[in-house]
Amino acid sequence: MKIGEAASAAGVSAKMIRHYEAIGLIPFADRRESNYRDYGRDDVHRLGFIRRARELGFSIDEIRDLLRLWGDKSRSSGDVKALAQSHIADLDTKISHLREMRDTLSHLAHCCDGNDRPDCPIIASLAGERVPA
Amino acid sequence: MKIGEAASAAGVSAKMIRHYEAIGLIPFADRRESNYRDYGRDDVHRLGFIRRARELGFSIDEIRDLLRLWGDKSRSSGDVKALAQSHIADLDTKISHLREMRDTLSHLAHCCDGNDRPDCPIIASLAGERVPA
DNA sequence: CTTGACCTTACCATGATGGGAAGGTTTAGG
DNA sequence: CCTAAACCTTCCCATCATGGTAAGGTCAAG
Repeated sequence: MKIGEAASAAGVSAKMIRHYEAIGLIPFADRRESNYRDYGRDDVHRLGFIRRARELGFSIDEIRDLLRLWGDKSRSSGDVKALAQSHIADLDTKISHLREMRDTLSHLAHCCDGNDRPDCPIIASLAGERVPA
Repeated sequence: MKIGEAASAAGVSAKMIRHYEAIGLIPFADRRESNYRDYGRDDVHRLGFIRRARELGFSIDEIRDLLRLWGDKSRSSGDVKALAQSHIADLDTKISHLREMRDTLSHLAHCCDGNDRPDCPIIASLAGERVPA
């Protein structure tokens, strides 16, 4: 299977497959005589694993660990769970940061008349003026 | 005021002040004979505005618009509000993506025993197996 | 045999930020 | 007055995951 086929089959771009190879996330692909990379079902499976992990927001380094655990038949599910929970904590941190931004801004927007006059609590707040809660 | 003082006063790094100048977010600073940048209260005020906008997650391009509106005495608060609401929508999109990741992963982690045995619904799900809801 | 679709490598860009090097300036203390 | 520390300058590189493009090689269908 050439890289384009493997890419569609796994749901990642050919570009990213080459990148994953370059950074050692997947082994060097076999090459045909033409120097084209050649992939099999296992490769596609691995790429699908990577794609799904990315979709859950895992970083490349975390995926490196997950791939190692996937291939380790004597793994402890506790190790996997710990990795997942650490990532969940990261996600929670990000979510609460974003929610804090959203709530602050939402409040300001709510206080803003949004008409054609210049007075605006959003601008005032950014300018450092205290805006009543 | 030298760049370091302006930086502490405004709560941004000296590095970023130079960067904001380089990308045209703030005007070229006055220079002393020594070639050191020289800042005044207005500059610090502008930098504080930028910092607060960054803290609310606005992009540099959005801040460019906000700065223009700030300086435009004939602005319409409606324009500011529209910008803010568009950004709120971006934040909501990001939050819901993250929350979807978090919920999926949280469910999988919940189904994982987390002991020293290898069986693990997290790995199974990443490997493409269907995991019961 | 040509054409178009595919592959190869190599380089550059993103956005906001930080790190560091190499060198010039200012300031405070001895 | 001299020196050392603290500050400033510019320039280049790194992040993270991804995409774009260019120049060139290969393959399949008409």
